[in-house]
Parts: sequence; structure tokens; C-alpha cells
Amino acid sequence: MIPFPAINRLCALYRLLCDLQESGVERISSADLGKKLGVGAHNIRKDIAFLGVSSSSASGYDIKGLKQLISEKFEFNTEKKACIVGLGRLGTAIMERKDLCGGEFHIIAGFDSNINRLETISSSISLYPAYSITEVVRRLRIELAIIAVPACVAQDVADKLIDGGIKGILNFAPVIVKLDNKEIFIKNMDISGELRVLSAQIKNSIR
Amino acid sequence: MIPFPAINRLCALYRLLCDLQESGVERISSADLGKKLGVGAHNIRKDIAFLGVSSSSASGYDIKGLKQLISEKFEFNTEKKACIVGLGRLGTAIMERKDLCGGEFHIIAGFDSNINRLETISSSISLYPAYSITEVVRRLRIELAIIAVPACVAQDVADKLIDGGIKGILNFAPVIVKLDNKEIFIKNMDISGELRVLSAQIKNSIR
DNA sequence: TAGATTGTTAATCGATTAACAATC
DNA sequence: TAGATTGTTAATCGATTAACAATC
Repeated sequence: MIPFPAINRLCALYRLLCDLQESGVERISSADLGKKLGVGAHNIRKDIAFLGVSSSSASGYDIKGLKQLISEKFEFNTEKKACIVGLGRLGTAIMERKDLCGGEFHIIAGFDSNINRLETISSSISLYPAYSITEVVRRLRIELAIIAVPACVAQDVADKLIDGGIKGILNFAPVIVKLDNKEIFIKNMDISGELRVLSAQIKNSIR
Repeated sequence: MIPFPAINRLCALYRLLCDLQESGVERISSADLGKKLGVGAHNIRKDIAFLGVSSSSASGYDIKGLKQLISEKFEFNTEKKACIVGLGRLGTAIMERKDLCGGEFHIIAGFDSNINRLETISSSISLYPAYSITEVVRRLRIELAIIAVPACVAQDVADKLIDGGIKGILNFAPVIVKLDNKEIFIKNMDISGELRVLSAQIKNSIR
């Protein structure tokens, strides 16, 4: 079991490696990786150690190989199915994002409680009424969900998703969703909440 | 100086207190607060201790008083000016959010590099071309910024914002922005990146 | 007063940082 | 080989958890 902070950094590292590979770099040292990610070289090596490396040292890491290593550990190769609940402005904006529609992730379903709205949205993604969340998530074996509904219905939506067997949730509603199931992961993306944290940090840093 | 994890929890606590107050609750114990936030009662009391409490114990906290205490510590009473850079689908969706337009925060400016697009957007918020970011941020004394531009221009946008004297940034671009100024705070809201972290957690939790 | 709940100090836990021998 | 860089163990650091006396 890799500790969460390390998982976070390894994911950032993975993205960096993809970028580096695209710009044609082939090898890089832990010192340079650390510099680019804003962490110590120690930290990079420690994190990589969690992957259970076998091959060893000389002149930095082979980017392709390291990327492959992370990819295998976390199964980044297999495409993950995702869905969006709440097709208001934010939900549809996220649905349209290209980085969520190819490669690693694939948004294959959208849900909204307003049937009329479903008819007005033109999208290549299949749309369903909110009452069918549990059934559709289970049938299509959707692993990840993005919640973009008002705060007052977020918990209800999350419960339906969990009933359907969802594994991970990205929650844009400004509310803390209860899970009580340790096997399900959630990341809160509360925009106004994060602005509040930023302004608290700003105030806290003065003097 | 309050440690970051504590600031985070105090902000979540603040929101919870607002909700409780609205539902008419007047007093609550650290145990109950902890239950609602999913942390230990110890943790709640420790965090509150950072606020430098003077008054003391008996039967839980007075919600109004505690809210006031957090509010004063972090200056949540004074309205903070914010802006959005990048008025694509995501940027405009965020701009329209009601929870960002009243009360604590006030979005008073929107920027986009596409002048034609600026003309097509109808909004009560003042819109400006991207080249004027530094000037407008400085003139209007804007403290917070939300970046919703493509990854390739995010660093450039951040630099302009920092030149204008911005204090905090919420970054939706899937890229790590360099700050090198310790007085500026940033929170990354990389949607596909967070989905990747979730799927890594899911994989990591198995067995 | 007695019970409950706090504020605060001490103990535990885990992650980050440092150091260094092993290795290419 | 010599220099550079890793993998890994040990030391430090900080936050969380526990405990308990103080207090309403």
C-alpha cells in the first residue's frame, strides 16, 4: 500500500514524464525531476521505490521505462469508464473537455434530473434521467463519476452512484459527501470552498 | 502560523457552522462536529485552539461565536475581489456560479485572449482582453484569480497575474504552475489529473 | 454538586529529509 | 577507473491521536 501523498506525486510525475517524452527527452535524473515538480530529489527516489523497482542506478531514469512502471502499477493503460451527473453549465462544460474523452478516461454517460434539459443537449455521449443512475452505472460497469449538481442533492446522487458500484467520485458540489465505505474514494473540488482556503492562507501568511 | 491541514479543516468547519446556523442549531460539541466532518473530536479542538480561544468550556461551542472567531481570524467578513482568465465553456460556467458572485467573493473581471469571443459573451461582469491582465488586476486590486485556459498558456497567464499583484490562484489548467514567490498561493484543480489520482487509489487499494 | 466537555500537554504515528553505501 | 546517481536505511520533523486536569 503506497501512502496517499506518494500516489499524488507519482501521478504528477507520470504526467511530467508524458510531457518530457513528447518533447523528445529520453533520460532524466531524480534531481531534475524534483526541480520540475517542486519537490526534493530524495522524495522522487523514495516515491519511485514504492513502485518496487528492480533495475538500478547509473545515469538517471529512462523516461519510457519509468512511465511504463507507473502505468503498470496503477493500470493507467486500461481505459476507465466515467460518467457525469448534473448537466448544468459546469457539467456540460466538463463533459466537452477533450482530455476526458480519449485515452485514459472515457465519459460514456451523462445524467440529469431534468428530462427536458436532456433533450436540448446535443452530445455524442449517451444521456439518461437521474433516476436511472444506479441501473446504468451497474450495467455499463462505470468506475468513476463526476458530480456537478447543486449541494442539496449531492448526497443523494452519491448514494445512487455507490449503489451502482462506483469506485471513485470527483465532487464539484460544495458539500462534504459521506461515504462510510472505505473502498470508495472521493475528491472534493469545491470551487468557492477552495477560494476560501486560499484567502485564509493569504491572511494566515501575513506577519 | 496555522499549519495548512488545520486551515483546510477550519474552512470546512466554517462552512458546516454556516449550514448549522441556518438550520437553527445554536450549540454543538466537538464530538458532534467531528462526526459531521469525518475527523476526531481531538482534531476539532486542536484546530480551534489555533484560533487563540479565550473563553472556555462547559457544554459545547456556541455556533455563532465560533463562526465569528474563524471569520475574524481569516477575515472572511471582508469581500474578496476575484477574476477569471479564460472564458471558454469551463470559464464561463464558473463565472455564472451564484456562490461566487455574492457574499465572500465577488468576481469583478473576466479575461480572454480572443477579442471576438469577448463580444459574444453577455454578462454583468466586466470583460477584458488577456493582454490587459496585469494592468487591470493591479488597478482594481484583485486578490484571487481562477485560471481556466489551455495548459500551454497557463504559465504565461499566471506570470501576468502575479505581476499584477495577485495573491491566490485556482488553476484548472492541467499543468503545474511555477510560482517561486512564497507569498502567493495556488490550488490546482486539474480534473483529468484528479481522475487519474482516483483511479490510482482504486488500484492501490485492491489487495 | 456531579456530569460533561473543553483546552492543553504528552505520546504516537507517519512522512519527509538527510546520508551513504552500492552500482552503473 | 572515476564520477555520478541511484536505492535504502536512519534521523528529523510535524501532525494526529490520546489522555487528563481544568472548568463550566
